[in-house]
Amino acid sequence: MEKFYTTTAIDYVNGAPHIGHAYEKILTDVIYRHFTQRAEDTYFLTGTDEHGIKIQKTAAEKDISPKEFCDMNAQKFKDAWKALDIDYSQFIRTTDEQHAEIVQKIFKKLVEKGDIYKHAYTGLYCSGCEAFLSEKDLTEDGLCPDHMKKPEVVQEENYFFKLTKYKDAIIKHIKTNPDFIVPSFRANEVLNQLENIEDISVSRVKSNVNWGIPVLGDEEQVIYVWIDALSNYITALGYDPDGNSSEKFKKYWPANVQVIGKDILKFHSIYWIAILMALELPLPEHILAHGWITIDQTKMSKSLGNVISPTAVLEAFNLDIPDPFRYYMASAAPCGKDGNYSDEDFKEKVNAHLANSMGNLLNRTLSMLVKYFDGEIKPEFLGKNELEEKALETVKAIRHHFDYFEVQEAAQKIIELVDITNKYVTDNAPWTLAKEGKMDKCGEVLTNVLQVMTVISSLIYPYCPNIASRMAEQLGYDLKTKLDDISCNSLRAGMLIKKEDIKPVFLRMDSELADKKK
RNA sequence: GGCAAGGUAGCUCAGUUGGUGAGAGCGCACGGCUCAUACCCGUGAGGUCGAGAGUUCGAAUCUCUCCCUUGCUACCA
Repeated sequence: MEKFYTTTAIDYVNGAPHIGHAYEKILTDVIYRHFTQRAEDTYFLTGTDEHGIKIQKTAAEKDISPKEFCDMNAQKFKDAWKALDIDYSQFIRTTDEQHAEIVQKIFKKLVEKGDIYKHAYTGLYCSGCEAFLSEKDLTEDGLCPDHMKKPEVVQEENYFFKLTKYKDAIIKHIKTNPDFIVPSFRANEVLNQLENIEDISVSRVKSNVNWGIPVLGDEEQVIYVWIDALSNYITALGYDPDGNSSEKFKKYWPANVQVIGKDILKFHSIYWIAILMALELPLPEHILAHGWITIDQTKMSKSLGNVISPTAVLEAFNLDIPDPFRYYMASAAPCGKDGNYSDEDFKEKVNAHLANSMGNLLNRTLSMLVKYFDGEIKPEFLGKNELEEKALETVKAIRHHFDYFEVQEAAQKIIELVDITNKYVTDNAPWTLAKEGKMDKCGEVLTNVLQVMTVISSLIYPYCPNIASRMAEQLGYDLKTKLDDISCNSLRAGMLIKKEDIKPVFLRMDSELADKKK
């Protein structure tokens, strides 16, 4: 694999980031980091969507400029991703100058091509939705169901994108590429939605919405979210509709996988694809639609007041690294389905997997190496490793899972390997071997385990980069090892570690600590 | 209303095309070990496999009906 390009949805900066935003970024980051172990060149794009009426209004209420408001909130997202060690390559904001320029060019090109046309119509406009509603969308009283207020009758002339022109091509693409939409059961939903599509409005009259990118050559109109936000995936790379795209764009586009929430699948698998077709650009390889994270089995919503900020979890548990939260989030849900967050489950899983099983395994083995051999791996300890087959099998299985973005399933495989290795230690009881004076055998068993620990550190890295790095450090292992080069003989004979350098890679979250948060 | 996915041990879920006594992880209980982060290893719990009926020598796995959950979509109003 030569290159890997992945994107997340860009978040609307009308509010602060919450655990749902975090879930998507973590999921994408885990996928991204896994593929850095496979691809030569990788690129990870995330960012924020900053235009539109809602932001215009909220900023006005706060009596600051929309840009100031966006700057403030975009920073909150950046801070959150930093706290979670989201290793993005670029953070695009739709208010970036370069983005705006390219969006204008894209719009212009589509107008010239005839795929965008001007059309006057009368409709029911809800300012809350920032959209025209059809009568069938309204409640019995003629109100907008989301905002419970009466939409205004508005006559407006807007630009429309010829979505219907690409309908058949999109259907064909989805049908001939069964793994285009992941998980596949969502493809049916999209095909269903495609049956009823109409051309979409891609501009707004400036008098209604002025916080947006102006249409070139038409002072009255501002570009609406579809072209503005969706095209971030290519403007970020330096796409140029006039044919002078950057080297970066040529190298990375099309995306290997675009990660989004299931709520915006329609926009990405229909609108976005149609725009790409109109621009005659190649399509992304996969669209991964993830599910929701519920809180204690309840849908997260502002009105319920159960919105959890991602960093709140780190603070509540007094965590110095985001790894456990990342691990938990990434393994919370099967590919594409909903997952649940609860404090109790979080603590339980993280303690069991990361501390008790994995962390302790490294700790107990290194301790014995020091106790019995002063931390030295002797040449006679190296040889055939009984655990090798299982370890390499696990690497293979994980690679396969990531091919299908089965992040949870891959994590399970790692823990399986950890469990098998723990059992191997118990079965061989190196402490007994030492007492019986079977030192070579004892050293061999410990070395076998440590070799597997290097493999495990590589495998856990996408989920827990900090823990992995602590493991690698104590093992003298190079975490940059590519997946293809992973083996069970990374460790050589010689001094490995001193007693004082053995440290738990992740401390158990005990009950006293959990109580502290109150 | 239509389409789709589900309802399996306390919790989260696996269970290929129907067939040895229904599984895993976590939690729990008991036992073992003592190298380790009070860890790890082993054993166990007896869950009418949503309800009912049917097909079959035999169904969690097929058919029908019903109940409930979730998603997409429509219509009436």
